[in-house]
Amino acid sequence: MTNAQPTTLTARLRAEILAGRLAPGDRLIELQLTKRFNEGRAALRSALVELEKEGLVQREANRGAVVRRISLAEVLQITEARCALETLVAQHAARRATRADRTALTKLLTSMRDAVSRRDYVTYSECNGVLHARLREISDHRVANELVRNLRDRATSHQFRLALMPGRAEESLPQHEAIINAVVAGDELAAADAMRKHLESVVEVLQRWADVGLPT
Amino acid sequence: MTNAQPTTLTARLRAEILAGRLAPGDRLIELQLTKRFNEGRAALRSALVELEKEGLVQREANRGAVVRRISLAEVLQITEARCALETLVAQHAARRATRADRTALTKLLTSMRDAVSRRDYVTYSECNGVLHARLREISDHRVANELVRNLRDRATSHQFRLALMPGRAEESLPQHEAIINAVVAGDELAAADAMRKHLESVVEVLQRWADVGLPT
DNA sequence: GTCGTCAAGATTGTCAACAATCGTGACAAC
DNA sequence: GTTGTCACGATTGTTGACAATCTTGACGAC
Repeated sequence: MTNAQPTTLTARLRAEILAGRLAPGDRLIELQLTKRFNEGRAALRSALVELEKEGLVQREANRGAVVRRISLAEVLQITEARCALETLVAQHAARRATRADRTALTKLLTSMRDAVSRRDYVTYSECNGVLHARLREISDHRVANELVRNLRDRATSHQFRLALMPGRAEESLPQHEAIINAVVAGDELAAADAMRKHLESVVEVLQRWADVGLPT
Repeated sequence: MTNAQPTTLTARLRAEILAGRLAPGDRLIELQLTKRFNEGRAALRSALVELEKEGLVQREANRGAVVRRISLAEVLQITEARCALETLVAQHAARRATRADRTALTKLLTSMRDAVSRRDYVTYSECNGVLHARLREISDHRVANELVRNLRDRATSHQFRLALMPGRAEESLPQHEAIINAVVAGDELAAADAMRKHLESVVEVLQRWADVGLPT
């Protein structure tokens, strides 16, 4: 909701996919996209290659590209990987947080508590996003951040549902509290543990869905 | 040492970089590579885009591509990320290992013990590679495996030194024992712990180098 | 009715030429 | 000596046309 228009073609195409305007399974025909974006075929080709590496697009030789369909099983793997990497991010954030970072985080925590007490789950979900983003910034771990960003993108199509699940906010709030407290305290191990537990609970939710046999 | 010639152009270019035949800092001029590989410029372009996403190549608009220079600091981050992901891999391997997998792993362990007792550190290092590869296979965790493969490639130029460091084999052997035992026992948490400890020790070695101020 | 063959259309893959851009060195002004 | 300007060479970026490939549907043989 706070996105200025991206600049590069790859970014624009990615945005279209993440926004669902290009849905999983849709064919990505170079000539069509050429018109849609007012760009040459070569540039488009490049963008498709990039997005294939990001896992958002699937290409087959001489058969063209489609927006990749991502199974729930894959979302589960993606979330597991994210869990592993964000744990690392949290650990580094705890190590590197400055005084200013700490106050900002505690402030964010009260915002989250307020939102939950008001049952305002939309802003709670937004704060959630801000928290994770903030931790990534603080951690200054470029390698992990890049990977997490990509994994996040890949799973977005299945992610939004979780935010507003009934009871989910009340369940995750204490987990977020634990993470923030640990980071503010500068306790690396505790931060890593808290983040791991938090994301493992997300994995569990997904796993339950997978077992029940929800959407493919 | 066991590589058949790769098929795709991207793979060939990657192989050249990993083998050091194209060294960090070398310029990758499209026309030159065109002749070297007998491929069109378009195909080459594609390959360069891919390798940029893999972090092996750096491209700047209108200025061309070079083989990326990777600092020790970045190798450290890469190894940390690998640690996080391989921990996940080990956990899954422990969950999924079949009877055949277990016997193969225990067999591999005795090979490693033998190699160390013979002070044959080259084959020990090879076994080490086989072990990690085998665990990836067993885990069947495509997302993590893909990421690990890429991280491994990125760090290769700095990795080889560690294998033959004096005393390193004797230090890592018990760690590998712990990993294999846990996987064979099917104990997920123990496997994860063992792998984490193992790779954290690698991180520590790198960190010591970084503090001492080794090559950039 | 089923299967194989073949032609047509759609789409990607490739190529060569041209345009745009950047770095470099020469040269002159001060 | 330093600095500014300019033209040139090297390299990437882009475009359009053509070749190669796959898909689809029709047609006919059995």
